[in-house]
Amino acid sequence: MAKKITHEVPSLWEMNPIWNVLTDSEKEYIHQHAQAYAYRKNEVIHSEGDTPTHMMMIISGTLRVYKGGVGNRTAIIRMLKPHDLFAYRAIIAGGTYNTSVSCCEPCEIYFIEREAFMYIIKENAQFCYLMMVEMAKDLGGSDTRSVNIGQKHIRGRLAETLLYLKDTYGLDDDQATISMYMSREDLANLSNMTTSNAIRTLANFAEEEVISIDGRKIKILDMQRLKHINQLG
Amino acid sequence: MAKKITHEVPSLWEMNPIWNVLTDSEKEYIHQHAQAYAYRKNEVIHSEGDTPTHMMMIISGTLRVYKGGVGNRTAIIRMLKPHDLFAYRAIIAGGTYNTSVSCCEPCEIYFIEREAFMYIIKENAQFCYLMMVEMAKDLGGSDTRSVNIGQKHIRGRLAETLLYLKDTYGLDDDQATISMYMSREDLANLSNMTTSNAIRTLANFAEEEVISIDGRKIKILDMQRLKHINQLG
DNA sequence: TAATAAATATGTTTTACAGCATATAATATT
DNA sequence: AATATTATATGCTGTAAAACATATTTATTA
Repeated sequence: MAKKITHEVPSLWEMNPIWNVLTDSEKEYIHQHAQAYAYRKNEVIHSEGDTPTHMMMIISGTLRVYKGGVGNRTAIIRMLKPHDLFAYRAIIAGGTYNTSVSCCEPCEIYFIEREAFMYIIKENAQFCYLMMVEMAKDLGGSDTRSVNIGQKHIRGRLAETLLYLKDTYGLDDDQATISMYMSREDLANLSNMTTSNAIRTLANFAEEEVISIDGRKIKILDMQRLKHINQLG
Repeated sequence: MAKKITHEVPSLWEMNPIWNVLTDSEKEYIHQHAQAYAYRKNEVIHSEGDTPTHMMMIISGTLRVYKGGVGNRTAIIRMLKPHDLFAYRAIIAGGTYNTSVSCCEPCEIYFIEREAFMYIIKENAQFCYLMMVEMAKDLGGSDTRSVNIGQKHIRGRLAETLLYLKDTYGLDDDQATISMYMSREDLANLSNMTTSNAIRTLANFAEEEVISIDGRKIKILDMQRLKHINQLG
């Protein structure tokens, strides 16, 4: 299981500016009700159906937000990166989580107690507003995603995933390699296809010199064409 | 184009309780910056890419929220019913609408000026919170939807649409007929399939006596089995 | 009420992709 | 280092669903 982190960790507001709209006493209050935990690779932070007890912020590491689908399939809904907030939607909407979250690599996570979070939301209008903006952006992304998944063909879906990863995690120093090295299985689950087809299609892209592959490192060679494939297969 | 409604219309707070958290002077303020319009069947209220100038509330009628997809396809994201709020996500998130909205039937719509809405959001923490709850619910639904669209087969997707329509619009007095009579094309666009397949699959359901069909009226005969199809095809 | 258009219905063909099998390469474990 | 395990790669087969074609019925409009 996750281990409490006892050593010093950066404060919430040093990592994500959203906390800066809190007053000093609110900051102190949140700090009193927050605790950092360390997770190992592939550990599950929370599962679909769990009752939310904390909202969370990533100190370090990358996470997948996913849903178990039909049969043994897993659909990755979105990916998270350091300093992202998560696990708050279910708290706001009421009810249980309808997604699961697990670690792609060793992660450190801040747990903020549900009640403390709710107290601040209701107390600080500016914070409430900023959280709403977060959610509005997520909602826009989710709507777009459902259309893409339903209508695009395999090549378009995979191209979109690569562009999404580039936008989310950025590029390495070479300005071409996507700064996120995922397994083919994760790429498949993020693109709504089988692992075989993710491997095959990735190989095709490499053959066409749209990308080049070095193990899990994917370098974008022809951004123009990748965007074209994203839009028209 | 839409016509201004000059006759008396129910006030916002008579139609949706969310407005009741406003103070009297806030209510007065919103009222001063709201105007009702009448739309004809199939008229478009706003399109993908438009800059939002108003948030809106439905006085009467039903609407489809959709996105133009690949080729000539249209994906209906969700359906709206009287007293629903819409067109606020893009205002909150910033940027343009990423969905379009059109009328399934003649509709009356309240337009609330963008700036007035933003003023109230920032002024009234309780209202801000309730709007956030709305969005949190939408987001949960959208995430679930994208998984279903990607993984369920045709029968499961259509069954889900029928259950969604039942939950959204309720049943007629017979406690069986879905109180929303949509075209096969709309049903198809809501279920991510071609019109032909919506017609065919609907006919299959009727043959299996899960539903019965009378033109656009769909009566649920075997709820148990419909839910079963929804989950396992 | 006829003429036209749109919606519904159903059959046939084609194809994208899942499902499965098997091979090889890369990691992890003993 | 040897073995087991997991990830990657690629070929083959079957099938769900799109694409297309063409009736037929129901709405619209003249």
